Amino acid sequence: MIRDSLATALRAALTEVGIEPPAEIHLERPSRREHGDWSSNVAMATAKNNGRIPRDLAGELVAVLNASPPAHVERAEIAGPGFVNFQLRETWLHDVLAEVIDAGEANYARLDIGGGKAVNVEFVSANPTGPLHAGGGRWAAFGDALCRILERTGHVVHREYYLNDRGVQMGLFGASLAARQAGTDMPENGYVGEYIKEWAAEMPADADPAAWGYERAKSELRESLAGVGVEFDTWFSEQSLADSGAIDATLADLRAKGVVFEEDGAVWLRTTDFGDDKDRVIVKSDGEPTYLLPDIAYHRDKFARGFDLLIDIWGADHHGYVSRLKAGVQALGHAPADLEIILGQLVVLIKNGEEVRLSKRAGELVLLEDLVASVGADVARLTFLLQSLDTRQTIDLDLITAQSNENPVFYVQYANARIHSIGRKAAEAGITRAPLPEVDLTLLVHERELDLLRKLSELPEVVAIACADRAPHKVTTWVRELADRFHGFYHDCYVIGDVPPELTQARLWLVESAQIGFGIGLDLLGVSAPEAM
RNA sequence: GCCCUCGUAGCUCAGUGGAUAGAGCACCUCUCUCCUAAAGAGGAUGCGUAGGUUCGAUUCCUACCGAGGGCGCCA
Repeated sequence: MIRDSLATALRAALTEVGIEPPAEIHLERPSRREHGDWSSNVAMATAKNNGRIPRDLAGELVAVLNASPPAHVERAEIAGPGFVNFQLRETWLHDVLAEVIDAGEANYARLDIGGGKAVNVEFVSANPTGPLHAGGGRWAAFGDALCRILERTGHVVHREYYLNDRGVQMGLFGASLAARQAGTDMPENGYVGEYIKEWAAEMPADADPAAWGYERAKSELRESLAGVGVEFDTWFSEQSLADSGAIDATLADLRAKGVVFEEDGAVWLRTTDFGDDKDRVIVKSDGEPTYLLPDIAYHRDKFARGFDLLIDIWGADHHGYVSRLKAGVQALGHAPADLEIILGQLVVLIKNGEEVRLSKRAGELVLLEDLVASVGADVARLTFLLQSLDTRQTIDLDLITAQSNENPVFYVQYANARIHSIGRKAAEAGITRAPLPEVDLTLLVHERELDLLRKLSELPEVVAIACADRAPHKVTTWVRELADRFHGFYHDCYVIGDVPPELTQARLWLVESAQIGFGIGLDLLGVSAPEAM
């Protein structure tokens, strides 16, 4: 790869001018073309500690580099306060094209960051007491995209959904169904959503309301998640922890570790030993466990199933819970880094110009399946993946419906459709692609062609960063940029038609490489790549 | 009061410590006898405030201002 060869050349040059090369040679792509194709700040970064002046050092480096330029390098230049900029020949991009084609959709930008590490990703995990509301789509889209990114970067991923199927909420849910069916008074804090009426009407008279409702909710959840293309490997029942004795065993483990004490008739976990700001009750004075104990037992179970890393994706409303769960897991002897909790800001839904409250227990509910029904799975998913999980996402349901044809997903899909259109035209004209080695890629010198290749060359780095930052939206941004480059190319550079046959051949391969790029990018996001629109 | 996230263009948002901060939408112009005009080209405005670290800060740190969320022997 070009980046490695430039770094190697810079190391050698540094050594030659008497400076110990740093462990990391920083190379970046300047935002402005006149600053070269690649740029390094090594001169500025190392000058001070070596008693040199940045610009002078850069000058020395440039002289060394230009004396015997690395592959593809036209020349090195000094710029600004001491950047070393590399102007490359177009051949480096032709190499990128060949690399993309050789690796193909299966292997281009496939990285081995994870080294086969087994990762359990738990997400959504909405209570099985009703359908999934539209805001929950954010966790579904994010979680699944993150899983796809982890898979592409060498992790073995397990998708898991945790069902809180025991305790107060389930009882309340069952009682609400029963009351609605019998026409009696709702329990205090009962579930009053519209779906309760519908489900109560469906429920057989002899059914156990809680048990029936649980199954009903579970299949509802499964269906609406499948509707956005998300499927889980495991639906884990909290009740099963109680049934198997795992909760008691976890308590015994914690006792054995000496991190438990009793006070005021309750059992406490000394989470302050692990960075929490106060200790937490795990068994109430009435003998019932708090929410925390089964949760620790659940994570204990996940570790026991052999995962190297657990990732939980939670809404920011659970922020206060992070330190106590992490403490609980550490109390069992796991390293802090073995449990990663990703917090995301909640989605705000706007309907008729007003914020819709997202509560199953309150009246109005906007369902994920309704959102998907009105805009489609692709628009829904990409919309959720447009921005960082750290920012609050506002979705105006009237706007997203009315303007779904302005959604960026169509911009990207249209580019992909145009690729297929070119393929169809080529087939009609009886043009077939010659084998790559027989094609002269050096004919690709148009700025639009080169821009497209530059963007493609970024994909491996984008995937690596998206993985490291747990940030699928970086892939979204890249795919949109790729679409931008492709539309520009499509507009200015005809593939079929009034162009020399050799150029048609080179461009057909360029188009193929773009298709590989879209294929990878959209697959990572879980968005479909239609052949026609 | 304490903790977390955010504050970038009129709006919605990108922006791995780099050079002149970018997209989309909206607004105004152009461009289809030729691979899909769901496209392309051109046009204005911006890093909440004040300090600090750094050769260099939208990015890191501190304080303040503003928005959202969280601080139970609830789940």
